[in-house]
Amino acid sequence: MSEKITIVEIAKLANVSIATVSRIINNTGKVNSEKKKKVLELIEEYNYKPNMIAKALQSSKSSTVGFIVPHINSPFYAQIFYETELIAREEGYTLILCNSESDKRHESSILNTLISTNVRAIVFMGGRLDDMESAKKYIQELETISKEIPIIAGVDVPGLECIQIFQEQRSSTKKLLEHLASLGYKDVALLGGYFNVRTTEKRREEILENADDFGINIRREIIDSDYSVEGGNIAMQKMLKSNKLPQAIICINDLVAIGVLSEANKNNLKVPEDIAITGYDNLDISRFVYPGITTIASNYKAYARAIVDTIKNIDDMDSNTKIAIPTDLIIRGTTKR
Amino acid sequence: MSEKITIVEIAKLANVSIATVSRIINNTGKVNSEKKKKVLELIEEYNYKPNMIAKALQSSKSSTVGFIVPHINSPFYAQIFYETELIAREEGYTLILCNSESDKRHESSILNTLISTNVRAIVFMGGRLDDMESAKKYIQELETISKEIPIIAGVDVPGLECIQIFQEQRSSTKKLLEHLASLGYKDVALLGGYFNVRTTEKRREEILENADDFGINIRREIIDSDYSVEGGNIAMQKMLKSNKLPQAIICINDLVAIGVLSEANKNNLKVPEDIAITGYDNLDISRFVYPGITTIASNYKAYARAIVDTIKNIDDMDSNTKIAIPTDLIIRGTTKR
DNA sequence: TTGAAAGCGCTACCAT
DNA sequence: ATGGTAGCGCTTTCAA
Repeated sequence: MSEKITIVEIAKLANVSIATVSRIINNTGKVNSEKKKKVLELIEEYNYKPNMIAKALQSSKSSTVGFIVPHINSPFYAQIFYETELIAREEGYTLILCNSESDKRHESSILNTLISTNVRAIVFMGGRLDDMESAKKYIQELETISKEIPIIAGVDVPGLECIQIFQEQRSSTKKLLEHLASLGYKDVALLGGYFNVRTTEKRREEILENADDFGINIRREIIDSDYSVEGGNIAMQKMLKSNKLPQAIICINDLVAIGVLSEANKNNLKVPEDIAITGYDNLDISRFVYPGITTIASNYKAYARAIVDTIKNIDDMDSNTKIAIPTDLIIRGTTKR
Repeated sequence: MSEKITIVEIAKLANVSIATVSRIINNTGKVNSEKKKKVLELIEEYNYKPNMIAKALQSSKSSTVGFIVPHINSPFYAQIFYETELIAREEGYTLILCNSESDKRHESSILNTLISTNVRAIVFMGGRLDDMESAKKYIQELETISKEIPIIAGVDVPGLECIQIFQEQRSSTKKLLEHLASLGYKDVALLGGYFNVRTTEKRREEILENADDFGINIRREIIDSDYSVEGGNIAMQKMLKSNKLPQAIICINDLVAIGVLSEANKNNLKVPEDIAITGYDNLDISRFVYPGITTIASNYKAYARAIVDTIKNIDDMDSNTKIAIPTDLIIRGTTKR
């Protein structure tokens, strides 16, 4: 290990004070341009890099942000994180990524770690936040933490006082229903997702509230599942046992839709002729399976942008701020050839 | 923001010295059990958490590790990171995840940031490391950095002096060839991946070197592609234009295999009857598409374990250590009903 | 315009 | 067994 060079050495070599070097590095205060030039050269020559740890300690303000997702191997979260990291880094932030497993023990261990690490903010996606049965106690816990460290929630949780960034899907839902109706799909089933998951219930509500307007009948029985391809497989197997297949299935997300699609393939059902399928999220892969998945698309870049902008201005923001990111309907082969 | 409590306050409240509190927290040195009890109570009561930033500054040894992948929205990397993060956190490490985009500018900005953040080590997956055309200059750069911060490379790069953890695929490759041969697939094509990518070339070599032993003819023309489902779509379209389809296609990874599969579906080819398909990686999704993808499976948990163990012992490890993680052949519907 | 020096919260060495 | 304190690398008053 070669010795790391510090601001002290640079100052010494340049025959100036540490304070001056600091001013030059951070562009704060006037400095003689001769000295400035000299110092900058030295910094270049010795490849000096300010120690962010020391900086963070002294200013008690780090540029590190905690990012908590249920599991990063879920493509939806991977995509959000991907976009967020790129923008965040551009803005000088560094992201610590943690998998909560939607589990209380994991979560509190993560929270402790992040607090200890003095992160600038914590972005909190899904998991227990999304669980409607999470006790009030949980919300209080979060609010307590958010007194110390700003929390950005990726879910719309009524009653939680912290900044919330989530997706607006109502208008896309209407477009989807209109689209289905226009193709004559009037007998529609909902499939996938757990009960008591906020975002899931919200999607179901939005569909239920608007279906009538388009003359669509939503089947009362909802087959639930987890949010994976396998979940889609299994749920579809159940559905296939029912007396009469619906004309179309609105799946809780694209992974489930893919599971339903492959199960349909396996059973020699033609999509969309025998049955139409839709999803949510617009994952990368959804364009490339055959047929492509019709979906309510997340705007990942906009979402990421909103997160990073929020982090930048976090100290000046009202802790009740809610930001809704618009979505789009994308039509592909699972509904229309 | 409530004021953060520090070791000083705890010491004061307990009527002991800071040093004593420190000893209690870190279990270093003997302490009167009365005092210990008192301090522990105070810590509990005030919810005190040691400031890792200060700790890191003073010991110049943080428990934060940099993790660089080309893009985390690629399921392979997402899976590796996922497993690694879980184990790492258990061992007290915190992971900063960065997307290099396989791009030089991104990479050096990341490296600078990570160095500034005083990370304990840097785990480096894919990207330019995997590029055989990366100049020697690049390797030197990395070696320079690894003098300051230990680097763990996720690729076998001959000539690079740093710890390397990668997959051993030769034996699985033989099993795959044996499997294909046993089903009578003797006319086999290779599809997907770029030239000059180390891991890709290695896979191809391993296949080429062993095919004869099983009486398999590997077609000379390799259709290359990127590593995505879309890449598989496009490559398969090209292949469909050739005079005669092979009996089986070995794809460079599962995503490409899925792309090939969906393109086959689109063209009413039956898999595996009309054409067999295999991949690498064993992604989650590969089990659940229909038919399931026969694949050379990564052992993600073992890989993650190796990474974390390496981080733990990094100071005592020979910088030339190479660790090969075994793989397995998993047979599914794309080769055999 | 510049520099000296006081911390930021913690660990570890040296005394006692 | 315990406490005092130097110092990790940096920013930021306060004086000059």
